[in-house]
Amino acid sequence: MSGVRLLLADDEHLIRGALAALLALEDDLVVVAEAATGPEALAMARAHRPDVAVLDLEMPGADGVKVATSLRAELPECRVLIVTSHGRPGHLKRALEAGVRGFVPKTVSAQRLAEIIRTVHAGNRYVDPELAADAISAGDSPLTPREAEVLELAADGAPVAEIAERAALSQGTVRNYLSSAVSKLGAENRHAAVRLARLRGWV
Amino acid sequence: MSGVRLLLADDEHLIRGALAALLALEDDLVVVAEAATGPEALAMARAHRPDVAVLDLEMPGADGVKVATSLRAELPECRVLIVTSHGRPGHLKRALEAGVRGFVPKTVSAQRLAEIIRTVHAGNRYVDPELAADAISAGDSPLTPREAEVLELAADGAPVAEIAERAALSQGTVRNYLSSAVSKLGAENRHAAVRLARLRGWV
DNA sequence: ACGGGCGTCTGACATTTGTCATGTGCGGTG
DNA sequence: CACCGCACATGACAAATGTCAGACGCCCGT
Repeated sequence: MSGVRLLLADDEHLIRGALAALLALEDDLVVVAEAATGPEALAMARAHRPDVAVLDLEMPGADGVKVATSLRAELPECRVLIVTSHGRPGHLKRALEAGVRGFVPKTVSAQRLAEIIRTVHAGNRYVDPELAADAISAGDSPLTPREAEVLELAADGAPVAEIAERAALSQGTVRNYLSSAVSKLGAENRHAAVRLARLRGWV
Repeated sequence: MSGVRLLLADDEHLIRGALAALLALEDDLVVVAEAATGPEALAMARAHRPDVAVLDLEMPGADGVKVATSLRAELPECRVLIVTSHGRPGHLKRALEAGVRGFVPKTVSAQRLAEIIRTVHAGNRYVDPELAADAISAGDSPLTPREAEVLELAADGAPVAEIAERAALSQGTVRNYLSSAVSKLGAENRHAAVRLARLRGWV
């Protein structure tokens, strides 16, 4: 056999290149494509049909989870492994729901990553234990869909009037959602709530 | 001669390791130390006295610029090169003020980085042209020291009362600074102002 | 040395937000 | 069917925030 065929997607050349070089050292792994953005990753995957896609979570265009979702639909054979710098609990959950087979922080070593790639390729799942623990202890988002939506619109500091308009809701309703989101998150005000929700990957 | 002695500091094992491997391929470069945090980088530098320190801008403990400042004082011989994912204009300015000799985004290739390391080692400076252009077009911060200070305290969504206490100012004064910062930045409110200032590296 | 500009600071007032009580309708579950 | 939780909405009051006019001191240039 000719080895596991890999797609590497990360917006940072330096890292992608370095990673490609390191993984190429393992003689059962071969990098067949690289991409710097979400859409590019998708295009590359279609063109090269890799066995495993190693995706950065934060990329311009479409984040790793979105790419994974599309990939799941188009190339069900292709296993997806997500690599990330900032391990937000909510992201892990979303990723698993999108059919991602592996989720690891960038703090692992290259050897370890190679092993994990093999694990994932063999059809098993791998989730970093620490991230998993965080995700479990953080639990699910307590926010209702609407609360999350409104909170997201509030993320850039927009006034209530604007949020109301963009969400097609009355201002009173917006304040209500904001208020309940704030109390559910135990925040001081909506801006702190946005920060918290971001931190936990709930928005 | 035995090559340029390097210190590599980045909190992401994967990247640091990969980078070390790639740079080691260049036969005039040798990685003599690695670190995952700011303080660790400092300790490593003291112990190994590298010729060039390649520092990630965002690290736990102390950021690249702080480390560079300390390094400047303790090991003036050691050139500092900063590598970053998110190129905020203000950071570049702060870095140069701290005596940093090079500033590049992680989007460069490893070959390019190796060249830049040589450039810096030879005593020259190197700043990524795009980041430099951004920095120039963004210009200096229009904020007075107090405005910046107060804005920073407002960053996590704290109420005015708390900011006032932490800054030892009256609430009215705090509102004033916030207000003038907001208008200088052309923002809708202080939270949007915080976002903008962050974006431009002014806080 | 003097006046102007700027950074600093304050309290009062207008506006925006947050909170609360309350009500309607809808959809799923026991 | 009855119930419960959620989405959606209103109005009123309390609290936080934004805005304004003004005061003081410092430094810089004339």
